Amino acid sequence: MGRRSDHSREQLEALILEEGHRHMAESGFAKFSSREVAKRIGYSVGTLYNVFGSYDRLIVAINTRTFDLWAAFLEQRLASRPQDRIAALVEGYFRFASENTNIWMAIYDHRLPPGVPMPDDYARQRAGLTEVVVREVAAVLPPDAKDVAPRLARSLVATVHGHCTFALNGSFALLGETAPLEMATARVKESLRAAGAKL
Amino acid sequence: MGRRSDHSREQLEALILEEGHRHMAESGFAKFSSREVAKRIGYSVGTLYNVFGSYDRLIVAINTRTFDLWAAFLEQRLASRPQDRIAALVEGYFRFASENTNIWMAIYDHRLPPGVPMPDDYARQRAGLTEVVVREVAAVLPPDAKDVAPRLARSLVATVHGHCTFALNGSFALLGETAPLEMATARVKESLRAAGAKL
DNA sequence: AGATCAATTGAACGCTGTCGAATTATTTTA
DNA sequence: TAAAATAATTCGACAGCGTTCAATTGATCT
Repeated sequence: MGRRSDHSREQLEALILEEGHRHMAESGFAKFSSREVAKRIGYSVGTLYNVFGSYDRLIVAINTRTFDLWAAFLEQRLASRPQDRIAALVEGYFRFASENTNIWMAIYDHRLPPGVPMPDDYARQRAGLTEVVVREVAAVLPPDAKDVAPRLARSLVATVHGHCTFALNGSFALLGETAPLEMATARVKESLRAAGAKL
Repeated sequence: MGRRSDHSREQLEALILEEGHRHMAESGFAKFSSREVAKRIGYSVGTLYNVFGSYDRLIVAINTRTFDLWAAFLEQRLASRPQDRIAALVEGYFRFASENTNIWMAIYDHRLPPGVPMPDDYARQRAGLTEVVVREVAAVLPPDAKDVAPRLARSLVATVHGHCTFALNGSFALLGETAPLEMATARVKESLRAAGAKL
């Protein structure tokens, strides 16, 4: 069993987060358990509560970590100089989701109790993902339309998100759709062209 | 406690479904409990298992019922002769979701274990919702493009779904977006115009 | 009326999140 | 250095969950 001097509070927090993230990746949101995380790191459940305060806050921390990985994943794919950066973004969204189904779905499986707001640090961290998209959308819009980039980007993320969700949860398969990625990319490009982008 | 002669098997199934649906509407997926449903109808948990076989199948039944209500809701709104039927569909999607948040979200909160397919009756029933959209999309496309209606309709449902999800789970609010419905409608109309529809 | 049969229950199992009292280890004080 | 104060950690309890199955109950048939 873990003893006080084994880890500092920061180490403990990092340890829980890392093992929690791993457990979420392996088991998914429905089977995730804080007791199991505690068991794996050799501490008792109570210690997780000391560090994170509640189950909800632990999940929020784990899911925010996923946002970080996701944004880094997109940036890395963009850095490899794809010929079509917009298509690369849509593909990156899909690929991250399908290669990390459990942790990706956990983001949307979890809901804070009504009235409890997302802690500010976490909110800011999560916004990083959208900022990448805003930047790329702005880059492709004509100069006189750049001010619509933030709203349009958010909307296009929602568009891709809907397609990705249906692809991964089986809705598309049930309806006979076999090429969700192509569909999502087509919708995004239509909207960008409608806003004046040349693609 | 319920006794054998109180209800036939069909009545029992209907009773569980009705009370289960009500409980889901009141409590949401995370707090839903088959034991609670049993308590409310005055039977023991075992009886629910006799009738539905498993927790998963009960949830699938409840969620399929929601699809029925949802499709009926859309048809009813279309029947009131809106001047813009496409906008009415998008609005109907949003309105049903926000007026029935818990049962709507439960559809996407629940996942069958990997490898377990959706029973065929349920799959067919659920497809009814998409058929409404396919019909309306086809009606607005030019004759030579009608064959793309099924795929385009599925894709547009995904688009609207993404916007609706972000609206209800707070993602849009976090990013400063205040008019998700308008955004969704704009995206749908852009795609329909790109396919040759006159709107 | 007695035997058969199926529906229903009730208790058990192992799991969960949550909480607070008891315990342990560290730090401070005398 | 020994004792007291403080903080971290554990432990046990609680109420709830899904699931299973032997025992019981009510209805049906002979």
